[in-house]
Amino acid sequence: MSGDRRVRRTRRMVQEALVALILEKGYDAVTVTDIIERADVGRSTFYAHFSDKQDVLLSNLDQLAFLRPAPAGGPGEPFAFSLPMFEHVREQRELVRAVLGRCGGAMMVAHGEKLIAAIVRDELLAAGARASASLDLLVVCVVGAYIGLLRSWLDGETTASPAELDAAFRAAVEPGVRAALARAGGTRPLQ
Amino acid sequence: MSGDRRVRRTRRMVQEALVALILEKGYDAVTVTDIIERADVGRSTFYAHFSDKQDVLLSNLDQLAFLRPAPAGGPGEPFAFSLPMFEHVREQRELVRAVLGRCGGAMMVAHGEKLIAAIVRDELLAAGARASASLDLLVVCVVGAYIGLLRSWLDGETTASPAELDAAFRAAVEPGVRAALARAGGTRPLQ
DNA sequence: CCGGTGTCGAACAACCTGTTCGGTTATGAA
DNA sequence: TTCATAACCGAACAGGTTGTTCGACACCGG
Repeated sequence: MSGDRRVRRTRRMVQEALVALILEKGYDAVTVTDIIERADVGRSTFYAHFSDKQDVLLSNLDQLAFLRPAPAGGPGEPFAFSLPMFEHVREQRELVRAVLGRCGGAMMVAHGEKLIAAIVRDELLAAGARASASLDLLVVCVVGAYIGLLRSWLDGETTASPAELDAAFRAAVEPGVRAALARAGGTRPLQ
Repeated sequence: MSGDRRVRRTRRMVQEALVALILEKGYDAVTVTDIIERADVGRSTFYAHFSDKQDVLLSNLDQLAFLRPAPAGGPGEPFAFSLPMFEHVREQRELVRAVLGRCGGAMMVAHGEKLIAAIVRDELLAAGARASASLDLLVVCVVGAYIGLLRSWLDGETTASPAELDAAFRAAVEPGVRAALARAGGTRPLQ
């Protein structure tokens, strides 16, 4: 394992403390002082490892590697990322909720939106859509629906299973996407 | 006109100052000190009128009455609120952008989401949908798409016109909604 | 004109941030 | 085991923000 044991311990303590505090009070309300008290870490030690609160959250981003570059497999399933992502989120529920939930930082949410938007856009292009302004608007709608579902779930507004969420997402979005592809794409029909 | 002229003046100055500052620096970065300097208002005066930053924004909410209770007119147009709302937003662009844009406060966005969600839900029920968990998920998707479009537009990521945005929204969402209504509602077909 | 009300601005305590620095402790290598 | 080193502690600090108080002053409406 790389590095000093103390370093790993300190970083882990701080990261876990922040996640726990966000879930308790919301991102904005958490102070650095809160974090170092909860993590039982010296003030100077905190700043030796992280530049600020947000940096701690960013350092956790590796574990959020549920953004795997799409399981390939050609243009098979329409929104192949959907179900696996819901399931990964369920596994790391705490962390994701702290980062993407309505109590999380707006910056992190924007980051997540961009990631999902890139995936959706690539999928639509692979499915035969042509790059255009109207495609971008479609992508915004699809991502908005997905993120909305995700946050609603993380915030406990629904108790649906990943499979049900996936189904709701597809039911809401697929018909519109198919129509758009049929209209502009033509060649390669989705699915 | 109700009240002292000084009061109206002070309140207006503060509200305008906050909007301007949010557009410059983003909601989080604006401090009360910033506001009173920009508004040229005494510190104690500020706290005599508002309890804090967020209170100022909430006081502006009246002007955001573009949430008119749907122009009635029976189950005519599917998402009747869409185009008028985009147009109202264009008129009050500055204020709405400060409140709902990605630089605005998360709390305000959540508030706006709830308003739109209520409208969408009522419309779907009026169109014959049955209240259920899956309807709520559909509402979340529709609202997510709409808010996504709205914020993307407010943040200057697209230069589309209200009519184009409305068209994109309908194109993305209507097919899925029609399918859902046909499946569960049955009786009163949309449109 | 005058009483009431709004405003000013300074000062305040309390809190948070990010940095510094000397002393202490644990770690990994020899 | 020994030991140099790297990490940690914690107090203290300057700078900034918040929300409140208070006396002096200015303005408004009757």
